[in-house]
Amino acid sequence: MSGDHFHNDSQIDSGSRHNDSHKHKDKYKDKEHKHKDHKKDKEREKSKYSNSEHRDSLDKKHRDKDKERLKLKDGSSDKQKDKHKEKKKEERPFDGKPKKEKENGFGSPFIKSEPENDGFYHSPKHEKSLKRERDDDDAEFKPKKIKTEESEKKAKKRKQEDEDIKPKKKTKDKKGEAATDGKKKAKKEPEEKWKWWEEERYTDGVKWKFLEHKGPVFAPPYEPLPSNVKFYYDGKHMKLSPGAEEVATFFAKMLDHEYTTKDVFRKNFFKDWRKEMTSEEKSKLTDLNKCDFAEMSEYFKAQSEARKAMTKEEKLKIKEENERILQEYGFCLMDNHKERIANFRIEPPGLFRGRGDHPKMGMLKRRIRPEDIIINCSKDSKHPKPPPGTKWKEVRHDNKVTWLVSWTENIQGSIKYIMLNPSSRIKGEKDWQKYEMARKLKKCVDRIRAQYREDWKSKEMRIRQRAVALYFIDKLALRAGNEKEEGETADTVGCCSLRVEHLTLHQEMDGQEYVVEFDFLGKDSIRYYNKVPVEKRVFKNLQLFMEDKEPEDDLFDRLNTSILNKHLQELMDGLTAKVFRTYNASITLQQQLNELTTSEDNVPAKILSYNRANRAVAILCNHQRAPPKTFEKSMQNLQTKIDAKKEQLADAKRELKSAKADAKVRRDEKSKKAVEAKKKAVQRIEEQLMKLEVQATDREENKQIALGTSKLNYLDPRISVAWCKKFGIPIEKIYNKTQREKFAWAIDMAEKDYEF
DNA sequence: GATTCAACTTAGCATAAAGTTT
DNA sequence: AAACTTTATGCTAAGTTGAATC
Repeated sequence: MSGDHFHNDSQIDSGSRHNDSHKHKDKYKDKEHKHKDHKKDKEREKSKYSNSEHRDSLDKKHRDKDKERLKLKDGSSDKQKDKHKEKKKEERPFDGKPKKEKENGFGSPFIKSEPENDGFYHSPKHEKSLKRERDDDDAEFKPKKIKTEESEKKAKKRKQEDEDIKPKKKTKDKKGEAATDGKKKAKKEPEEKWKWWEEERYTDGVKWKFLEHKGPVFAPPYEPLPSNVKFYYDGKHMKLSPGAEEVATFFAKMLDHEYTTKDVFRKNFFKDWRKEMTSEEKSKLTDLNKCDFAEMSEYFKAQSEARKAMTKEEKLKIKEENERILQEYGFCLMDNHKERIANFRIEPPGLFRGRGDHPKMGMLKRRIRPEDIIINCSKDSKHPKPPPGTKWKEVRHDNKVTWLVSWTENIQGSIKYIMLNPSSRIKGEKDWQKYEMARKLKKCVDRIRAQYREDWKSKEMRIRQRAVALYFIDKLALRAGNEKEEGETADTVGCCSLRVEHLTLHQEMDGQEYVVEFDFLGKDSIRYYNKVPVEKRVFKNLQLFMEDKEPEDDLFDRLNTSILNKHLQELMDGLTAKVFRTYNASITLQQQLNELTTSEDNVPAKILSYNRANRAVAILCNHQRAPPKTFEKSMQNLQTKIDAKKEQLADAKRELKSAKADAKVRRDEKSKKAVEAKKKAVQRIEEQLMKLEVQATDREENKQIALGTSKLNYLDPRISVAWCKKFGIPIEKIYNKTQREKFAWAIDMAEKDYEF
């Protein structure tokens, strides 16, 4: 039961626990309700294993499964093995230190494709921005030139293009040509992929020299309901004003969601809805419970049905229109390269739904207008124009930031941005740099660990707290844990904001000494539950920190993220709390891959090993997901398939047997051949069966673990690339198309011997 | 030092698209 | 080709971090 771990608390009279100095004094009252109705949590908690238990059981499972595993030899991957060419390429290290800029390096390759004749990319001046200075003082940072024939050719080409840059027109025409043949299809693939990772990076905070884009795509305007779709108040039909009607439709669309039944949601919604009402409506509509949105709700359901039932042609038309918008607004020109924008559409209005128990759920998320929008672009670019009759809030030219468009959102008052896709240079460089920072930590993590162990003994409380917190961050991959403003967000914590109530100390538990039981809601209100044996000294320190405190007091009362990060900065240049997560995730993947991969395995078995390694990381980082709604059924289906395959195998074996017997009697060529054929069939079926079984195992183990987040954000992609190369696994089995785009740099540069 | 702000990364879920089965 | 399942993508909330301001 989800509320279980709070039940002690809820029995205590909240009124008696007030303490003036407590930030959290009022939390108590609703504690027992916390997450009671959070379906996903319920599901998650149903599986009773703790993190640590899970880790163990995962290990064990692997061992067991390995024993059972069919011993089929690697027979399906040869093709791939032969494929990869032995490029010799050195990596260019990246320690995150900006280098001095020097005048006159060689410029970026002038490669881009251009949507023809829209006048978009015809900026007059950007050529001058071409030259990304390189620095020559630090040999380490030079893009190493690659000596294979292929790359040599490319380098030459690049140089040539460089020279071509001066006469603007020439280059441009080239581009136009390149794009022309791709007019109909979306497969404008003629241009070479730009290898930004072979170029110099900017220094001193400049993010770009030229930026041109078309601005955002606004949400479509509200379309009033047809008059036959009615709204009723207290049983009586009532025609709403357009403003009030729009907000009402937001609610109607969510009617099937459980949260429309929550008090907070309804209260917030109704309050904001009333703001949009005419004064007449305001005086009439005083009770949300008397509002009947059923017809609206039905109408929207019918609409979505109708959308599904559209003819192919209609669907195609929509698809084409979307493609057109993408081509027009989905790209920008940054420093002579056409780059994909991540989120060029402005968030449409609607009702805010935060994660977990969010105090602002149900509030109205305003429609964003051009007047709210700040545009960021080059002075000398063609500025995006606001829709007719409107103005931008501001147009600025700040090349120290990466965003193209921003606006302030009305729920929390935070700023939202339009930025580039992960495949872009600007995101990729940063990502690469992140992993280089984690590798740097690898080099000195022993020293840092020795240091914080030493600090556990410090006579200063703040130092001890800092050291224990750091230990948690390192060992358990906890997040830093900034403090949050109460009442503004859901009550979630990270390391520095842990409260006494989130830990239970067990002198002894299940035969282990000094066990700490963690139970708290982390980012996105995902529950972190883990029982961890810790060192005696840590345990004693925790007892000390918890002494004389109320459950709702901070565990680390002399610590916050700022103090912690300042300390980390002193230990290693560029070190922050989140680097530990990246480091521990990546190193775990590498270790697990080494441990779990067996060269003799076939491709599916190796991929299972990869997924298990990935899973170990996801568990470490507590990346959970709600079990898919159709999980049980899908497991069943798979089992049915497996059973059928087993049948088929038995049949095939029988046939083989009789063919053998037959061949023994007849002793002719024909029957011998028949035996061979049957053997092959058996083999094929065995392999298929094995593949299915592996799939089933993988799926089962993955029931409530999300692999995507770690794969995308924590695992140095070069580890995966190297692993693929080493074991002849096609990269497509590990990374899908988008992921390959994001990690193009790693795929290009990592060799099979790459070590994190 | 605390607080606020800005910029950017990380996160899970809903839904669209793609793939598979009937 | 419809129905169903699985995977990929889009969306946007929720974190972290460092700088600016109080």
